[in-house]
Amino acid sequence: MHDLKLLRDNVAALREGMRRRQILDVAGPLIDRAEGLDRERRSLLARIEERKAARNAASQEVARRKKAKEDAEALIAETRALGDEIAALEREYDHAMSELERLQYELPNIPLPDVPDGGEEANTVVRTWGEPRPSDGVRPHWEVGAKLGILDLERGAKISGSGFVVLRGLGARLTRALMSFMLDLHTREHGYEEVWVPFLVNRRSMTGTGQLPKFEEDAYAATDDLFLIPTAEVPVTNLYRDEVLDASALPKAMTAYSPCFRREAGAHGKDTRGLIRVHEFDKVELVRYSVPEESPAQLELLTGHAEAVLQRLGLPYRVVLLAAGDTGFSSAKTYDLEVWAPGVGKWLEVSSCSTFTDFQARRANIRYRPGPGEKPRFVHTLNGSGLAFPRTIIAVLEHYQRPDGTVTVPEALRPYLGVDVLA
RNA sequence: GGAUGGGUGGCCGAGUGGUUUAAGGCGCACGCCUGGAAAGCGUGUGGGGUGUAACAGCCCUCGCGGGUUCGAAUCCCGCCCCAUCCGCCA
Repeated sequence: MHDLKLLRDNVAALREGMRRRQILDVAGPLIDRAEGLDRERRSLLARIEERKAARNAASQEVARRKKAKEDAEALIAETRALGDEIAALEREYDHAMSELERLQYELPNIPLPDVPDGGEEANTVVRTWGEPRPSDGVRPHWEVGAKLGILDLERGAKISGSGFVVLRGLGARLTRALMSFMLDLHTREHGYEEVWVPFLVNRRSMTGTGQLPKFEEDAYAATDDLFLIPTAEVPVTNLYRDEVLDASALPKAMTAYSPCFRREAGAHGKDTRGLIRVHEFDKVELVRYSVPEESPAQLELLTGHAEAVLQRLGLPYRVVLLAAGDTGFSSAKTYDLEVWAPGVGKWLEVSSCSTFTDFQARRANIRYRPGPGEKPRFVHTLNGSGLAFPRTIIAVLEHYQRPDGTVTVPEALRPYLGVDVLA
């Protein structure tokens, strides 16, 4: 969500941001409409407030006259008329404001200057780590997983449907190991506070981080107006919603495990095999709050924390800076971490590290006070996976695969898993 | 799920229709005083919007949303949250 003042002070920047996202054809008319509505709204507001001031003065005069036992009937009638006028104007105002708010929630964040122009094809690999293993002779994870008896896709589909998986034996234990390993790394070495949050959240939270209102069809809705979280970003970022933090609390760093539920509406037929794209998966998430001045550096830091997980696991990956047209709705800049999966022969996104500048903070009303006596400002929010489990498991099963179909357990996971080999 | 009691400014707390369109206190900031400090005294001290070159001014804000009224923290309706008790339950 953008500050309405942007419409008055720098609408060109907003327009340019939408052009860079390649949606100016759709967003341009929305911006024009919003500009008009904002003007209309402010002019109505001026008239309303003028009349309210008059009514307040008149009411006081009524009080004075009553106290003095003077006649106030004529004045009361006048004030009543003023009240009717105010009510009529307020109806107009509410009408304009609600449409303006709807438009506000429709417009995505403005990409940072160092985000490349263009669509997906303009995404830029900024660095690569490790040696991608050649695909020759490497079986895809679903074959290895089935053979090892740790992955049961058929029964996942039976009990829940396509896109739901059952892990068993060492596969189930691998999930538990990944959770502990990642949380330990981030809390002990990267300074994050571990939090455990609800996996059902209300509408306000989903709106705060930007999933709603625009992407409601992507979420699983429960009864009582609750939603299954698509990522721990939602509950964790919303932790300090409607609060003002002390400057000394920043930067704030929190990490949480959670399952993630995604309908993947519109993604059917893409990457349907195995663990690549599923409706429910597990993940450890990293969330940071920062002062605006430091958020670019904080994004680099957070991305490094996510990368550290892959490095500890010895999994080759690359860091991709997303182009403006491929950057998510709420994000101003995103690095995708893509792990190499030789079995399926693809780079798979295991983490998406983003800075949202004040876009989410404004929606969720998360502020901080720069100093004593100073006005609160919006924080900048950032987050990234650290990491998503299924694709990490894919990479482990494929990268560490042996000719006989067994899998070497990465050094870092052995203390958590208790075995050296998946066999 | 049922019952009862609550939700007021950073905190405590007064306030059942109009000099309370938020008293008083604490805390905090600044000033006076002091060799320095404490105490004391004085002044100031929420958030949002609109507006301005910047001030000022004005509007909104007493959990949230409606309603009654010339006027609502105060009256009415609905909802949310908290506490306690009962029931149920992992």
